[in-house]
Order: sequence, then structure tokens, then C-alpha cells
Amino acid sequence: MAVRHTRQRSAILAALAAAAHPLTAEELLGAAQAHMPGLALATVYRAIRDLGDEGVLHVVALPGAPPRYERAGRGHHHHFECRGCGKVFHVDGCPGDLARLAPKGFALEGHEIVLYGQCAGCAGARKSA
Amino acid sequence: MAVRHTRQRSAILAALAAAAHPLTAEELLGAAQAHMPGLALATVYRAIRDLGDEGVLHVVALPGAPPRYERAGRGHHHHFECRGCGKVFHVDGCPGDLARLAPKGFALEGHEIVLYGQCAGCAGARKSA
DNA sequence: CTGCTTGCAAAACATTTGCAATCCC
DNA sequence: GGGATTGCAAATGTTTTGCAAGCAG
Repeated sequence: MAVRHTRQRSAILAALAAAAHPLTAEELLGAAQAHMPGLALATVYRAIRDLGDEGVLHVVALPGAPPRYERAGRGHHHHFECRGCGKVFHVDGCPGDLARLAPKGFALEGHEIVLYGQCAGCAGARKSA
Repeated sequence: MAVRHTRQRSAILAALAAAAHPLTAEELLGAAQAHMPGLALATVYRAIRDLGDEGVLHVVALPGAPPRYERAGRGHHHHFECRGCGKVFHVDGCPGDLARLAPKGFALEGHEIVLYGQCAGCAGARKSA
């Protein structure tokens, strides 16, 4: 099950690396097709699964939105979902000290934080409206 | 669009209120059918949507798991997903001070935190293994 | 070469919706 | 009684899978 290095996977990884925001499966397909025309959606899903198992890919699931995927290894960060435009942004920084939140006897191994609100663009548009 | 009070919705709300953990759509169907046999899955989804709009219901989406639903209004809390048994637990408390994490110009309106690790039961089982 | 990976299309799954009958107020 | 709500079943949309052919190692 050693992951083989194929043109398709390179294209998918390149698309992920180039994306500023986490991508949905279909966005990822579109982006990767620029490098690898004829790429099938099924291949994207298979790559997502394999790369996810490898830990190269990270899944971001938000309520009411399809799962998004991003390249792992860019350091610890979280996400901000704009309720105005629906885009998801990177958020650097982390409150830390989450271990105290876990119930007694629970072993904390990781965490995910999602912020909701208006992005700079939507907040501005709202003011002027 | 005033929500009407029907037997089905009572059953669904009752099932939600009785549940210790957030429920998936199907778990919710099963639980509510105990109070209301013949309840259709479509009705559950419609109730989820309507009650969600009303703010009575809260959606919890986790990567790799179907969305779960819980009753809102139990105070601010977060969730802990056990990687061992897959269950989702309530977590009281909140690090607060998340506004500083939002990028400049972004308006923070809410947040969601998910902790991952081993619950008390699974952590114990692991030690003895 | 050998076997994992791909593309295509069909299958599997979860969620949504149309419509006539029903129930709530 | 009027109109929202329900149940059923079919439609929708997304993710997965089977299979023959292609490419990596």
C-alpha cells in the first residue's frame, strides 16, 4: 500500500499546495485538471483517501458545507468561515491550554477550532449597505 | 412559517432532549420512532432544518462522520470526539478570548471547538492492553 | 514484467423534494 | 376551514466501487 508517485497525485498535491483556501472535492478536481486534463473525480476521491491516511492531507468539515481538504504540514492553524461569502480562511494562532477543557480521565490528542463571522470583505460590504 | 406544534416534532424534540450525546439523523429517527411510530426519515430532516432555523437545534459536523444534532440552549459548550469508540461527548468550558485569533478586519460572531483524543473508557482500555 | 492506479460508468448512500391526505389551530 | 405538515416514493447530489487498460518501479 506504499503510495505510488503518479502524475495524477502530483497534480492533486500541486493544486492543494497552490490553493489559499481549503478546497472541496470538486474544486480540487477542477484545480488539478488544469495540470492533468482528463482527471477523473473518482481519482480525486481515492487520492483524498490515500493522502489522508498518509497524513499529507487534512480534512476540514463544517456544518452545512461539504468537506474541504487542505495540505497538512503548514503548521498549526485553524479556520474562519465567513457567513457572508461562505469562504474558509486560514487562521494562525491558537488559544492553547485546551487540555484543561477535556473531562477528567480523557486524553487530549488534538483539536480543531472553527470561527464564524464576516470576513473583511463581507464586513465592509455590510457596513456600506 | 411559524412552526406548528405537532406530535412528530414533539417526539423529535423529546428524543433530542433525552439524548446524552448529539445524534445523527438516523439515530434521531430511531429514537423519535419510539415515541412516534411510523415517523418518516424525511420528516426528521425537515424538522432538523426547521428547528435549526429556529435556533432550537444545533448542528455538529465532524470530519469523517455524518452530521450530528443536539438540542441548543444548554449553555455554551464544545465537543470531544473519542478516536477509540467514536462517541462524541459534551465539554463544558471554553478558552474564551478567541477574538484575537480572527484576522484583522474580520468580525467574529461565533466559534466551534472540537477536541480529539481518548475518552476515559478507551484510555483505560488502552493502558491495560 | 507485476501490481498498483486510473477512467469510466454504474452502484451505494444520504438528503431533499413533489404531491395528495392529514392534522393543528 | 385553511394552510402548514406528514408519509411515501421518486429525484438529487455526492462519494464509492467494479473492471479492463495503463503506468510506475
